[in-house]
Amino acid sequence: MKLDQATIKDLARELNVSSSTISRALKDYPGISEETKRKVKELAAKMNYRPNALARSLRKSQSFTIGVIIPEVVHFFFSTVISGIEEVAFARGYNVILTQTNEKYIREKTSIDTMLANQIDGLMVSYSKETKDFSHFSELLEKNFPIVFFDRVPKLENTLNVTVDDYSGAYAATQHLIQQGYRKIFHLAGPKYLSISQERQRGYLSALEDYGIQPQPNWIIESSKGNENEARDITAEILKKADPRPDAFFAHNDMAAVGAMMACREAGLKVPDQIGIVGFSDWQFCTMLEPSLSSVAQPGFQMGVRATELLLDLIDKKGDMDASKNSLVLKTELLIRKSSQKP
Amino acid sequence: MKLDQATIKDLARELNVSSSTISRALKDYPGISEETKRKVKELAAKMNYRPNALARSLRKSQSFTIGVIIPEVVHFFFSTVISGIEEVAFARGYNVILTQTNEKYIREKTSIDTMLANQIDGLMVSYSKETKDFSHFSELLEKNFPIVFFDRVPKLENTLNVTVDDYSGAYAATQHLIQQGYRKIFHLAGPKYLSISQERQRGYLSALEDYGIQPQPNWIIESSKGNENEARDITAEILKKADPRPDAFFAHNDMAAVGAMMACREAGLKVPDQIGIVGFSDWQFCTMLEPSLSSVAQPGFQMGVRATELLLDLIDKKGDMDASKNSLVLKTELLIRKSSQKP
DNA sequence: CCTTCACGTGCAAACGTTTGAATAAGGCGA
DNA sequence: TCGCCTTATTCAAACGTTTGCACGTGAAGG
Repeated sequence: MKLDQATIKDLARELNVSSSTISRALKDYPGISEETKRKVKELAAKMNYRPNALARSLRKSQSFTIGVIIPEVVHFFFSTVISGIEEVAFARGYNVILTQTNEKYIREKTSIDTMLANQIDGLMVSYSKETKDFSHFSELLEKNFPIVFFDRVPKLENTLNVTVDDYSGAYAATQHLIQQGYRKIFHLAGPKYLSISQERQRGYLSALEDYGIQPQPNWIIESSKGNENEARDITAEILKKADPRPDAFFAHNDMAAVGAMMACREAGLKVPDQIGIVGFSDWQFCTMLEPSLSSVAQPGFQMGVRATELLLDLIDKKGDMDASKNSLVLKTELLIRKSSQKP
Repeated sequence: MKLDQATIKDLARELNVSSSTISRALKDYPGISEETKRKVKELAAKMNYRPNALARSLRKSQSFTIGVIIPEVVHFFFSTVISGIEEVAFARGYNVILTQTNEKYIREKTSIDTMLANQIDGLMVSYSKETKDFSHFSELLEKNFPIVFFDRVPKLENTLNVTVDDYSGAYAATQHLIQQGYRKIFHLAGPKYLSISQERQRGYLSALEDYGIQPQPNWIIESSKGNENEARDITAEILKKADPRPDAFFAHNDMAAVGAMMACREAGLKVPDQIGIVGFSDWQFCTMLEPSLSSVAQPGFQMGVRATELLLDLIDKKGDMDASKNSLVLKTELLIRKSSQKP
């Protein structure tokens, strides 16, 4: 099972030169004759030489590896972000080591530890729902360790963040519902302590306010798991009890929107005629539903790309970057489909 | 940005002992006094010592890292598999380095190269649609390098594979359609050269044959991209031209099934009354559709788990395992929903 | 003929661990 | 008192690179 890879020493022995010469020849250092370079490269190819990245990293104390910490992989948005990360990392010669926290704080901490032990050059994080204490990040930040946060960003000073304009997206969604003539617009909110949930809720409230609609306290219900079953139950409950009844739902994510849609259908309510629904994230299935689901698209791939570019730049510069200047807020886009358009 | 981690040498200097003592004390080697061990561990904790995994790997020529090569991350099934992989790897102290090939052969090759350069201990692969030549794998296999293939497995001798029983799943799906009274069952097939596509098609044909149904050549149409738009176009075409007209579709994946469903709806055909549809993979959205989509569930998470267990066992044993004995075929399960049940 | 310089290469240390073998210090029996 | 065993520790090499510096050679310049 050992691969018995040829090493620089093997090449050196074969050609009767020193390891340094081999090393330099392979890297096209000046001061090595063309002749030697040619011979070395030929032999390297012939022996299928593959540099030992570990040794190189150890020597250079740079591993060309970045760590990515994500709540869960099986999630349309996050997997899209990963895809973007992977693209840029690959293109720039970096490896990606990935762990998912499954929304567990403890796992987030230990993952970071093993990643650091593996000498990652930088870290990209979207933290877990459980995480309330950010000291494991701030300790690193203090030492100027390169970290870029994406999507879910902590309330810490001077961090590099890549987020999506949740506020505007939510505002646009709510505004659209209002313009369609819906008035009693309920909000299926995300976990309170996540900044994204707060922003979405804020956008929702602003839109209502701007249009002179006074939301009742019971219009906002937390659907923290964000899956369709939870939302379905919650919605069913609302439809039974709430007075006045909602005539629209703005959900903090698409799964919740689908749950609401199901509950409405089961309650015999027509979407969009009697109830309007808008989700958030634009998961693949939005266009597959009947009626198709209006949703706020988040540029996940872009987020991965930009966040990685930011991180790699930060690593390359080996210096600080002005967080306030370099943090990014990506645009969201409301995609209006059938579920929110009154006939 | 350098983290300036304390090293064994730092601890040694501090305590006025040698590096070896520190190393052994930390690892609870016999032959180190309890007193010393205590002191070392205390200091290590105090100085926030974190062993340099790179150095360790270099020395031990084992990196506790495995490589995972996957066609694409943004894919329900594959992301589920990754999740399973990640769980097991994490639990057993292995890192996962991940790359997606985007179905490109060239990228598959270069990814393997950089992973090998990074001294991965083993490899898990689901190869790309483009890959026709498997020599990059067979070369490694010859040297007894640990590889486990999952889902898409190559036609090579003596490889460790974890697959899903595509044949039986397809058979069950087709049989179910027949039993529901559908007769002219078309098959939206996957890329010809993928073993999974072949198996699914084989199961489809077997079922037809067992029930004495003679498929016409035009009943099988390749929908190789496997996305809903392609399938929708293909299906629309079929509905217009095929004679006799299909009364059911068995699609090689759920996206294609959705495409078919859309095309049927647009052609004014009622599902399941006039047309039955069954997909494959049981993506999340199956239950969200109206009518809900019958599908063959594949245990993706299980696949990730079992494949990783197999690989890590193989690595630990540092020896061969009997591929024929250890390869796994996981059970599929037909989930019957509305799209295929005649009223 | 001696210095100077450029060129091509080699030496050796370093990165942070691990580990077989050597060493030192006690303790104990004869 | 000597030898021997045990116990705790150190030495030094190794893993495969990279890299500052030194070295040797031959040619050009004075």
